[in-house]
Amino acid sequence: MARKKQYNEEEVIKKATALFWKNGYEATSVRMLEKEMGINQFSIYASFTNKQGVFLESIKYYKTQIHILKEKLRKSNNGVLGIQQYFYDFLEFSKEGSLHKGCLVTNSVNEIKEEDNTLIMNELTNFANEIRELFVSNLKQDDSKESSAIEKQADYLMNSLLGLSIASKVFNQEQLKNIIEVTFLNL
Amino acid sequence: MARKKQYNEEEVIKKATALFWKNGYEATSVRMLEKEMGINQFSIYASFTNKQGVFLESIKYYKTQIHILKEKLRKSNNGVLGIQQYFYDFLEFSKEGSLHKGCLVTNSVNEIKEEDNTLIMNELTNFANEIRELFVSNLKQDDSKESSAIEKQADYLMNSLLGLSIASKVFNQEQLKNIIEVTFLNL
DNA sequence: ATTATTTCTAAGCATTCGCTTAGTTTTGTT
DNA sequence: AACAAAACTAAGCGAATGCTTAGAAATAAT
Repeated sequence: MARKKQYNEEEVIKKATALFWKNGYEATSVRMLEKEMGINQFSIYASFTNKQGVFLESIKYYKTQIHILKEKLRKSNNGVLGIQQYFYDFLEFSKEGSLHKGCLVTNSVNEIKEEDNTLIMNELTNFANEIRELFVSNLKQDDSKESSAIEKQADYLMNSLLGLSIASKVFNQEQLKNIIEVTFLNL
Repeated sequence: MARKKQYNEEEVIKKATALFWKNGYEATSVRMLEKEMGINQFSIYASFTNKQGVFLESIKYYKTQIHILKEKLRKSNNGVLGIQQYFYDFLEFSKEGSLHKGCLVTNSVNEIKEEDNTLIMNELTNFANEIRELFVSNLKQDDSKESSAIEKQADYLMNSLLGLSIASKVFNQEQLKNIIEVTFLNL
């Protein structure tokens, strides 16, 4: 009854995600999105309402990508070691050539101010909590750990992971490896 | 021979710093600076050349503020404990009411892309290295540590500190305390 | 083939961006 | 008092921002 879309929404979001990941939210203009996604501004607004809509879909897509790493962690049954592997997997995941882009979500937390974008901020805190819960359940695999210690260690690990998101942009591969090594020494 | 400036440059930079710290570089417009600094755009450009100039002066001012914390660390003679105190001091320093603003420098590293602002990026990496060196010299106060371990631990501590800069925006006071506690358990 | 519906292109909207400039006011020197 | 130099005010510059709209092109049902 009508014309067909000449683009696949998931495909263009995939391209938008790469752009947001590399440049951040504010620094990515709708004109840049238009160019990278290969579709007109009209189509962008028709499919995703506005720039924030594109970003939220990008976060969704980013989540599906990191879901693979999370599933690997969930299925791992070797406690702390599984978490350590997740750290390495994340570094590999966030690398594009020799460039580390950090974590799209962490980058965004740093950029977006809660008061002026509660919607996005909620998406982001949920994302972080999901990973934290995976850490908790893996830490519980060690029966000798008390539950109060587990909560502390989960926060500690999240802090290290947040740090890595920035550190990966500044430190070299050897240093990053050392950081992860030392991080897991006392768990 | 000419009219006097009706403002003190350090005072207006102090106000600019607060604005950059709260909003980030890009999200702080010259109009906002004008309002917060209490001087006209003409005066801003006359005194600091451009927006980047205001930011670089803000970084300078920020450094003088954090210099106090650094001097305390430098004078401390209790190795790892002194570094741990620096972590707490930083958290207190970055707090405004109940709001954590993170580290101005860390926030900026996350926002500014190296390729399009090498000048700022150099300022930032220097800043980070200075703190790292303080960590190294404090770690050396423990004679039992090997120098290779010290370098690794310095990177590890910088990673935790970078993490705290973000984590402080998301986690509560109790969690932050726990994070620092666990971070220093195995040093 | 006609028609209705959706997607496309491309121009343009108001607003904000960093920055400049014309012109006035203040100041110290002569 | 006359002048020169710097600092002020306020308007405005071109470019970029997010977003909208008018109209042409394509598609499916009738």
